[in-house]
Amino acid sequence: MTDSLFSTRYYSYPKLDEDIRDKMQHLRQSIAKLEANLITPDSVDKASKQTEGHKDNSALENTVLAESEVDYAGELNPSQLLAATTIEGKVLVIAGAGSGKTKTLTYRTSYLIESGASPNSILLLTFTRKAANEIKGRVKSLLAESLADNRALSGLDLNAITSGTFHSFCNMLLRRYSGLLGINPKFTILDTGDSEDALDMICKDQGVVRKNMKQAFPRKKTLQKLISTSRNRHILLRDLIENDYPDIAIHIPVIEQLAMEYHRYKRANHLYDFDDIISQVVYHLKNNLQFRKLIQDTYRHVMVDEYQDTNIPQKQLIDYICKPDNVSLMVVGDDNQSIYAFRGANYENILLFGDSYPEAKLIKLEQNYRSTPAILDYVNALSEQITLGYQKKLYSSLAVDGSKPVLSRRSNDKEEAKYIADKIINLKPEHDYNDFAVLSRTSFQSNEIQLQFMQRNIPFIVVGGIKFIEKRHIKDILALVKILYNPNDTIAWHRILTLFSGVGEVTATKITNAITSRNNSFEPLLDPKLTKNKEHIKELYQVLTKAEQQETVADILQTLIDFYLPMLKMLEDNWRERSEDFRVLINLAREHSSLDNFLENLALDPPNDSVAVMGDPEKKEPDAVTISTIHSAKGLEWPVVFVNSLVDGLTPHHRSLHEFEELEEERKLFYVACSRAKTHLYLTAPDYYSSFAGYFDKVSRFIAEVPEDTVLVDSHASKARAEKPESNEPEWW
DNA sequence: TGGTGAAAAGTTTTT
DNA sequence: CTTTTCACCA
Repeated sequence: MTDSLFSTRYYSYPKLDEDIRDKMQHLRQSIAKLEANLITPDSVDKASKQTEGHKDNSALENTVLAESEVDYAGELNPSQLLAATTIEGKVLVIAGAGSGKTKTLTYRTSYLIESGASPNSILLLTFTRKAANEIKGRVKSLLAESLADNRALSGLDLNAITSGTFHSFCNMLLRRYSGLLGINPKFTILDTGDSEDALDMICKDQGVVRKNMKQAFPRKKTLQKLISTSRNRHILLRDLIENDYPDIAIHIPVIEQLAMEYHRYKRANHLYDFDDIISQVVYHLKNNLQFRKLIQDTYRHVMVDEYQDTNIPQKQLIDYICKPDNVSLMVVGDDNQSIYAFRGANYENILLFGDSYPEAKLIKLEQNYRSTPAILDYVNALSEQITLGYQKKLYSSLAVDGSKPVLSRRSNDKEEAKYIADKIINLKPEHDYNDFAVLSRTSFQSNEIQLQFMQRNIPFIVVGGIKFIEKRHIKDILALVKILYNPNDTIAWHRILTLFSGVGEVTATKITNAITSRNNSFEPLLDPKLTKNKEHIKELYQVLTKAEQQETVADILQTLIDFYLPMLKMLEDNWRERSEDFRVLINLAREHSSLDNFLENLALDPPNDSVAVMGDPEKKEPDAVTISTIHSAKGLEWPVVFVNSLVDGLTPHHRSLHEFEELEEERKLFYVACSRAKTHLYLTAPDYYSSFAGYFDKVSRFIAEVPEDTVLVDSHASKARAEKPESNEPEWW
């Protein structure tokens, strides 16, 4: 039994073909090159003692600014201090899980400013607005005293630091420099769904006829994904399709044509999908010398967070800005935590940093402030199974080892859920509910957990699920707003017009064509020939005209909602429940002064309102167990972490079993999950799991790969099968 | 245009 | 097995 649990001989591993081998070889060389440029607190010390002959203080401590109110050397560990005070050239910082990455970026920003960098020359790029705001906020409070006391610094406006997501930064550039770039600043943003709709429309426009095709033509979702992946990973559509979708290879010319049309369509109508926002800036940086120069002159100190998750256009953006030698660049990331390749992230970026910047330095943050040594041992053991990467080993300065991760096999997913619920109830006396998290490979895997928690009155919040702005009624209202803001937004027009009964694809197209050719006047809505005399469409005209005259964003929204509500009543029987969301929308609108602002923020920083709360709804931050996917847990930590569904086929996911790189990403995903835990880590696996996708009954290979003595196997697990009924209440209650 | 039924697809999702 | 998407027809 134990023998089979910790042996990998029962698993089949994907073969490494020639291409991958070559690629890995190349990556290894690049890694080795940069490893040679590793700088450590010690190496810096020695070097400076030889050349300058400092006496007692370490060289690092001497770099600390004399006048500063901030105690850099006191508050950072030596490696962090080295990273914070290395402000010239190009640097890659490998920041292991829980190594104080955000803190380091904060202190480096502060150090830059105290060293004389102007706030508006600093550019900080992240993937979430939350991270961007946190760093900026922490810099502000860190420098508050210095700003007040130090004459050289007084009067500096720290708000001038550009700190944001890739998308918000590029969006800002496109609007601010629209004149220089020759584009319309009043563009609207297509989210993924909008972009699918656009492609669908273009298919029809182009006369793509799906019937009578020998080989099925890809659906709109697939098309969108193909085009997006092709752009984000810089793989020609042809190659992408031949490799990953060989079945549709005969349609390659048509798909290429569609991609071209889609691009033209967006440019003509001032529409930008998420990929455009970045790629178009890259395009302008490449082709518009004046723009490039301006940007390079503006941003002299660039920092990038989560570099392992950047895609190719994002890398290009960084490279264009940082090309001049006098622009400093620090990218921070952890190659062990690249888990977004499926979204177009290119994990090679971080491994090839030494290739892009041969002079670059490497700094490693390996001291972990999160987990106990016992958990770190496990996490390090997992790390060793990851094939490619920079050498690293996390260590803790904690004296007590703590408890080893516990692995428990239960008969099925329901028993897993019971086990987890039992453990939480047992541990509750020493913990708040906030201290617990349950992480799963897919959101679906938490269903049983939620049921168990409900039965036992364990409060929980679920992270993820349907997003607020993806709900139908919210998208409808936003489409109305988009029409007002950018009447060229044909996608929004279509969405609204086809809501009317009797209006379909054909009529909608006629109307939008008429509107576009009449210079975006709403008049065609009144044309009886086009509208077949539908009263509702006339009302739409009136409501749009009325909304245009409203003063505030909230008033505009209210006008549109009043118009839409009767339609919603016809469309959805839970309209009452749904209309609650409009209050949220109005409240959001109140925080924005203009439509630009409102639409932009909603698209690029969607409210995380998808959270389902169980427990006390009055409290702002309820004390509740977090239930989350592993992906959404990245960057977070909890004292007690449960990871469930650890059978091969679920974790790793069965669809990733056959490709080396995909399996590798799954392995990193498990690494991310386990490295969230501070003091207790519980791993659970069902004896078997079966679904349409197959029958899975082996424990995850990621567990089997690791030395047996790093985990504790909960032995009375499998005996306690689901036999005794826990009460005599009927199950259907 | 909109209803019907057959046929695919079916993870993860910071924007 | 369940949900979404598409083609067909009245």
